[in-house]
Amino acid sequence: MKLSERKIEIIAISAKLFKEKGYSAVTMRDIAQAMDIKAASLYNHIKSKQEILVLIIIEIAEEFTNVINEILASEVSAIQKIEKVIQLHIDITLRNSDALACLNNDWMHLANKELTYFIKMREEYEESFRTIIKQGIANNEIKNLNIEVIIFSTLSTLRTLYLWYGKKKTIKPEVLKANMIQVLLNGIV
Amino acid sequence: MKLSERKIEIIAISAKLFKEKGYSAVTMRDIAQAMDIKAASLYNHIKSKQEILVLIIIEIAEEFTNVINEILASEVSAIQKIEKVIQLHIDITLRNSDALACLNNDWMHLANKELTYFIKMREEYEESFRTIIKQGIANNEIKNLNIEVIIFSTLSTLRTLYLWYGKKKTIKPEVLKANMIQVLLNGIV
DNA sequence: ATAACAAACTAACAACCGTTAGTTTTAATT
DNA sequence: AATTAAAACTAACGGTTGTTAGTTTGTTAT
Repeated sequence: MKLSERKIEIIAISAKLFKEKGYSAVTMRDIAQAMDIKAASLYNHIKSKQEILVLIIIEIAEEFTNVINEILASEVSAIQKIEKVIQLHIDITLRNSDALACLNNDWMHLANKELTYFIKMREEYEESFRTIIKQGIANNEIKNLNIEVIIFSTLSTLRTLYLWYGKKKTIKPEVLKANMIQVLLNGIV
Repeated sequence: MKLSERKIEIIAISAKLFKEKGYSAVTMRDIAQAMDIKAASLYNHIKSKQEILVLIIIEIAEEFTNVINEILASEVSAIQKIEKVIQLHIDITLRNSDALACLNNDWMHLANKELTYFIKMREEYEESFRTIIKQGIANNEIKNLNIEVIIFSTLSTLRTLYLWYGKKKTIKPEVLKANMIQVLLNGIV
């Protein structure tokens, strides 16, 4: 499925608006106005409001799924795998923070099979991350703390990176990555 | 301002619904149905949908503000202050996770003076936390890493605790606290 | 020039939104 | 039993929602 130029524009602008006010609070007329056309004209390019949401979220969710599967399969230490996961989140945040915000905040407004599909991917992602942490604990790379607390703390930081990057764009990506690894892996004390 | 029994019920049920679908996607008829009455009857108790949102968010925001000011003024080490902040977030999450979710996701739907007031409190909160971290770095309690990365990583974990606590209620609060301190302060490696 | 097509438009729809007005029911007080 | 107040109800309002139908405009290929 290849998307037309105009359709990509609609998706990008919608993601930006969804990030600011949330899917439900943004109307088709809002999206149209941001594109300087009338709401009805949007339907020459997209099937429904719901389709916009699907196109924003599913692509990124699949990228997360694909990359973490590659990381899981790679033959490096658990810590190096975690570093790759950190890199993954930073990459996507820098490339498409609007869509990422949308994925985080509006996934529950997906419907039917896309909702099921998304939830499945998210659960698998967490399970993959859990596997990495378990490996790390097993070979004494990672402290034997409560595994759920480790997973939650790390993922919640990575997932909400978009909230913070946008205000503080001064920091360079490679500096961000180095500091994130330090803070998440070695702590601040 | 004292709230009637019924009004408190409305706020609690609304917070729960807002947590699930977001403020904009929840209608007055949804709230009414959850209370087993008609939508118009809600207006015997509350002034508007907006008032519900304000009552949910502002009280908790003020509690965060008050407690962190106490922590800031207390004469203990920076690390002990951070531990108190962790305790604060765990306490509120356990007591009122629905309202906390609402504060995190729907604050932008506040209006006028309450929106301004909320943003002011949130900025002050972050500034207070920044002060604690700076103190810690100054007396070598905390590593000299990028201060914004430290603040962001810690706060994003604490702020989204509600997302995670709800599924994993098996873990006891004191165990959670101990592990959070370990993970956030000393890292996982 | 003309045909063809993409992409904009106007106008309107049925459904739903928050909210108000006026009325009836319920429960407590005299 | 009569009074009163709280809290529910029915009915409806003006505005907004996502979406459709039918039409016009602009561009490209013949």
